[in-house]
Amino acid sequence: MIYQEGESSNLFLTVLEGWALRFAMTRDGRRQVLSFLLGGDHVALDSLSFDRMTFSVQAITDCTICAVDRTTINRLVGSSPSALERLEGRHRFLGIGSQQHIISLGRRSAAGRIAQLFLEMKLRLAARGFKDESRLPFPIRQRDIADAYGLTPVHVNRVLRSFRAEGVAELARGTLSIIDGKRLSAIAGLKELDQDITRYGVNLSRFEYQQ
Amino acid sequence: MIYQEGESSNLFLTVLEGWALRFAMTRDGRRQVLSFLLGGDHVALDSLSFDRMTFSVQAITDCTICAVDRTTINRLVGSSPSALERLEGRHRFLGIGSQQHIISLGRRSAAGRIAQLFLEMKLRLAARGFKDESRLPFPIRQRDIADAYGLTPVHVNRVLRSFRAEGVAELARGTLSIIDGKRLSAIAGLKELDQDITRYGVNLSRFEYQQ
DNA sequence: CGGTTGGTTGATATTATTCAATGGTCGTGG
DNA sequence: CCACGACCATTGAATAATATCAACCAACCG
Repeated sequence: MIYQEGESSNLFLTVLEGWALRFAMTRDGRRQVLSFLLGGDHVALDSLSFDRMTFSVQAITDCTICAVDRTTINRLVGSSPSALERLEGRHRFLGIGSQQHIISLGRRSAAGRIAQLFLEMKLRLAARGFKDESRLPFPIRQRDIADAYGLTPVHVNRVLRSFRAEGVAELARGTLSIIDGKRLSAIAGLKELDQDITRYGVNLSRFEYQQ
Repeated sequence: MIYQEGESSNLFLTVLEGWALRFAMTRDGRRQVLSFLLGGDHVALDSLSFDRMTFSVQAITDCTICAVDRTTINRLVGSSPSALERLEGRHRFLGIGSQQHIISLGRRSAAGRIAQLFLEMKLRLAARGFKDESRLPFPIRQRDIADAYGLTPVHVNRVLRSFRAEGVAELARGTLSIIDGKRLSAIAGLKELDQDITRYGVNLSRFEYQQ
């Protein structure tokens, strides 16, 4: 557990290596995964101005986390207009991510949501150097996918089985193979524009990571 | 139609009066409502740094909109640290709004989603001076609710009918009556913390509006 | 080994959708 | 003033999507 909802902290966190997820709990104890975090992703921009978040963060695999005091970052942002510009860009990127998540939850079928997740991850992983679509690292459990997309682990399993049976994609023992990207894209029902924007956001993220 | 997805614009828009909604279209022509906008709400912070948004904005009732050139706002933010602070606060507020929306879509039943919408609107309207819970202005159509919460207009209608039959809330001819707020809250299944945060965000919004 | 965690499967129940039709309200033009 | 069309809201019956419950399996780890 990297951060607990409501906990006070002055640290600005960034995942350097490994996989993590951001989530919230409902009163009745169910979990809603808000986003998945990969190497280079900031845990939360909120922490630049606030010391308590409204969500928790948990590691999926072993992680190395970079923690910087938030005043240090704020000094940088306050003094450099280009840093402010980049910060705004980052906010926008996160906003687009939530927007895609809302569209998935609101208007896509279970299969469409999982297809969209695979395609998003393909892009994010490609930006991190994993180009081979038939062997992508994917340590996210079926339970996590279910909690991210408002489904049951059982139903996620059935969709994955159907992907396997139809020769669309295969997820097993922590590695994802995208077999028929075109079909996957059709199942997700993405507009071209969305694809571009996602890629743009990913590249932006990568850019800041390298600095 | 106030703004169309992809359109180029240098204006920073704020709703002064009336109701509007932010939405995206899927490739197959369905609509996902991303949020509802009331008087005092900014249409998008994105427009401070980018001239093309990834969503459209449409009026629900007649609206009066405040449009400011974005360079004007940016000069203000760049020159005043407190303005930057407020901008961050606003970003956070929007983020919490999306987060609640994701939780609704992912983990609440149809009745829970609509109950949550009613409670959220109760707070936002109270911050704007509408204190009488039995007579809240509510021009949002059943179709809009359906598109916001991933439901069918038909199903929204059935949930509303059940609310009416159970004496929980009544929505008719553009006015909402909250009859049993406690029951409504139980149906929504809100954590106390979430209530506080929503209220905080609303007050923040109101604060900036008055300036 | 044995325990734990995550994945798989089948039968059944619930929730929400789809399709199709009816009714109500409001503005508008004849 | 009436008739018409447009746009919502409402309702019923049939169907599809997803959840629930209850097992069982397989891999991994100490």
